[in-house]
Amino acid sequence: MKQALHSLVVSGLTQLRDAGQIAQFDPAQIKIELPRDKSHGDFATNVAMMLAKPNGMNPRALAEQLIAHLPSADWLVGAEIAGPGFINFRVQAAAKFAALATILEKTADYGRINAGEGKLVQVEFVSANPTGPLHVGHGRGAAYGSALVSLLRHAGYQVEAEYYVNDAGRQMDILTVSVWLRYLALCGETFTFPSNGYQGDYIITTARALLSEQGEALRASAIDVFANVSPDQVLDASGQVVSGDKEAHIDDIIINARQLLGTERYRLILDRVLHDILVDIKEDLAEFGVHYDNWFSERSLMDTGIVDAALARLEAAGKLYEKEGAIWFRSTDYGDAKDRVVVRDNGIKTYFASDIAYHYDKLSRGYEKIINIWGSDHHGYIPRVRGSIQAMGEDDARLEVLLVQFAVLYRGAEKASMSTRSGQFVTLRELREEIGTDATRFFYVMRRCDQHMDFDLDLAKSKSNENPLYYIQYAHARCCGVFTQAVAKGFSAWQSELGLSQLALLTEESEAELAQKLTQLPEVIQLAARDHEPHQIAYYLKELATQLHSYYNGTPILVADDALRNARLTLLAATRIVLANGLTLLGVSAPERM
RNA sequence: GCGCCCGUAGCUCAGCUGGAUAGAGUAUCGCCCUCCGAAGGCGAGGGUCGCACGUUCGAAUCGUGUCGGGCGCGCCA
Repeated sequence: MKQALHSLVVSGLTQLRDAGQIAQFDPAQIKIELPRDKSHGDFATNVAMMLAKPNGMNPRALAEQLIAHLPSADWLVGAEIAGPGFINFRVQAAAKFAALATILEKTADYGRINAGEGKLVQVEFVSANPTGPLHVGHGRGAAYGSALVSLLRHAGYQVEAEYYVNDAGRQMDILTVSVWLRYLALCGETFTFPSNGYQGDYIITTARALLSEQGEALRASAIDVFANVSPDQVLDASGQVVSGDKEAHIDDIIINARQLLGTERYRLILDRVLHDILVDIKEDLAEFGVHYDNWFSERSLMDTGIVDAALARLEAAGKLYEKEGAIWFRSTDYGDAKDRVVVRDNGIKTYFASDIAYHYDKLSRGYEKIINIWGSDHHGYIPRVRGSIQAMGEDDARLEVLLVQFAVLYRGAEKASMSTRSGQFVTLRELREEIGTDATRFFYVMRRCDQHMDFDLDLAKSKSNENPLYYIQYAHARCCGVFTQAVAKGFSAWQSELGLSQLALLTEESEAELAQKLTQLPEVIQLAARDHEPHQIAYYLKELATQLHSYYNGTPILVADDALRNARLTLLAATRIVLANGLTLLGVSAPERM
């Protein structure tokens, strides 16, 4: 409908242009919008005001000319000038119901569009370090990322969802040592657990598994483990460091662990804990309705030499140099605040080196666009990554980085801690189990991702009617309920053909509005996909649910008249489809009963 | 100090890339179940869009400054 109007306006303007009344114009700039005020008609455009100035014309006069040259269409009932130069359009009532047949026919596919034209896009999201279970902070990225993936798929893109597994580096060593120390404690060794070790129960679980599988084959004496280890930090009551250094402390333990265990046994522990955590993360995400096409290992980048290849490209471009024993990337050439180390003075490559290689690899895989969804705390990281892409001779416009702001958690009025190290964080699993997957996903995706967000756990947990999700799901359940009610009341089951043939009986204003709202889904999906904003879907569903509830409350559906009853049921059937499609898109269920 | 994000109703948030009288939920206050699900509907009150300039026919939206909040500025990942 909107597109039809758009082409009418374009052809009207084209005539004016050919008659020499106005200059050339860009059809893409012409917008047909929905007036806020119903008295302004069904659609409106502001082209007359847009084009008035460049053509030296009065907006209202231009509008008048345009209306005079508008091709006629049987569904267009009127076009009037209003205000400073808006043109308001009125559309025939029957035209508003035209989409119902399409909706019923396409069902789950209604809303799918081809804006993406099958272009290959990759979305990387969550990618939390495999050092422990996902916490609620990751939940937002997971909900947002997977909603974006399905949104883009509905919009006609071919999308691959990827999780980058940081299974290399010092954190893996700390993880390994943490497990080993717990294992040693289970063997009967006595010592103080390092303050910088991972303290969660999952560490002990893996340690216990190792003990039962390996017996004491991995045992060493605490005296050897802590030999020549620099002292751990000591804190005073206010949390200030009195003495010691927790980083140096654990690094020394790592050195001893490698020596005492040897490469093979050390690797055995590392692989074991990594495996356990990844299994947990995958299961957690799957239960959250989040699915990936690829799990990409950082370690594999090193093993296959991609890191070296990427660094060689930077070297060839003359963007690497040596200073103070380390090798630096000249990222300041690309707007970064300072140059960055890629190889430390101890010869170990930094995380950034892996990441350069990772992006290099992703770009070489042929995606039209790669989208990274990062926590907002990583924003300072963007310039150096873009810089590395440019330095390697690639187009950094192919990379898009979307930042997800943190959700600040509250329990009532109190902030909830999210620290992974403290062992007191709220896990995503805990959140899901308490408030359910549907509510969790909907709450996260309801807000723009670049917006700070307050997540009140108590509120989300309470199954009160304050939860907007229930409002939408209830609308869907209501739509479903009427059909079983119809039969229970002794009416014949819904006949879609009869209903579709009798849509002219739907003369209520709320019926026309509801039908028109249904036709907006494809457009909402297109805009939401273009802007990467799933929350637009949530808002649309909310509005649709409002209209449904209002209609349902004020108009009896199950009337005795077969024709009218079936027409109304047809409208509800279409509404049910649209609600279900929207909810599915967000990863939320559409229950038939609640 | 520098950089990024953000200040819209008591609270939580939208505002379709500059348009008509700034919206929704919640909270508060009135109504509506002999009727298809009241997890619902109808109505009322509530705003100097942080503040100040500027850009133009027109600004919550764009620019500059300023105040306030969040985050980032490692040879960590």
